[in-house]
Amino acid sequence: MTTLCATGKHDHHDVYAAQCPCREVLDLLANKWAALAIGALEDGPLRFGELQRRLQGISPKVLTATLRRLEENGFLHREIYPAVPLHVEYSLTELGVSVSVPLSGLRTWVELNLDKLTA
Amino acid sequence: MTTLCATGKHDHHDVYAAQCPCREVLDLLANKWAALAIGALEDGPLRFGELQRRLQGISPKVLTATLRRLEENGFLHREIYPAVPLHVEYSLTELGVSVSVPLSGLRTWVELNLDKLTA
DNA sequence: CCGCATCCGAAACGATACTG
DNA sequence: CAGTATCGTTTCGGATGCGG
Repeated sequence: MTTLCATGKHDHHDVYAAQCPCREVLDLLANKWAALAIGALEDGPLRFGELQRRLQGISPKVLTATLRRLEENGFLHREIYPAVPLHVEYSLTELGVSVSVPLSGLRTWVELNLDKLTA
Repeated sequence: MTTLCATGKHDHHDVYAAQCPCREVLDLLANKWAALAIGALEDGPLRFGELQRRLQGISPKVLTATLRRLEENGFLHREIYPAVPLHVEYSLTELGVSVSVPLSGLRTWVELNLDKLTA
């Protein structure tokens, strides 16, 4: 098994390899707030405040950090409209739309199977 | 929209509701180590040490905590064989097999799309 | 060989108040 | 409106040592 993909020389990546960049990406996406944020943007662009209302319980600080990391990794786009009052819109990139599929699968699994859990 | 499912009176759950038990479950599953552990058990039961070798970089403490939470929530089963030396096997429950599907989707997405990431 | 206990530092989280 | 700054709390994670 060629699981060494740290140098980027292999085109076969492995999330189980500690040095693989996959890990960072998995860590970014396999995260409560990231999964919810991407899902919230599936139906179209949203503003900061709208996102905060949908992701009930998130603080502005954590929401900012979540959105920044997703933007830095190319999953969403941040568009600023310099009007008064200020207007900022977040939307999924092509990559974000792509990853929203498996994330949506996880979210819906939870909603559909919650009743089967004992705890 | 009836998003109040804290009392368990509704059969329609919503991961976006802060008070919904969904949140805890999503938090448990949308997690790097949980996703990797469940994936590692897809092909059959594994012992603690085998899991630790596959989930490269995980410490025994964190692995123990991960496995325990997954067990408490009914995603995997812990079988103890009181032999010498001690033998403990972890395996997916029916629920674990069920959730391994969307989790597998996320893992493979990362491996297949890593090359498209800028950072 | 399995896995729990403890300690400790680092990071994440959450609430609140405040600025461009 | 869209964040940032600050602070206190909580959790995460690695290292180590012990017990079954």
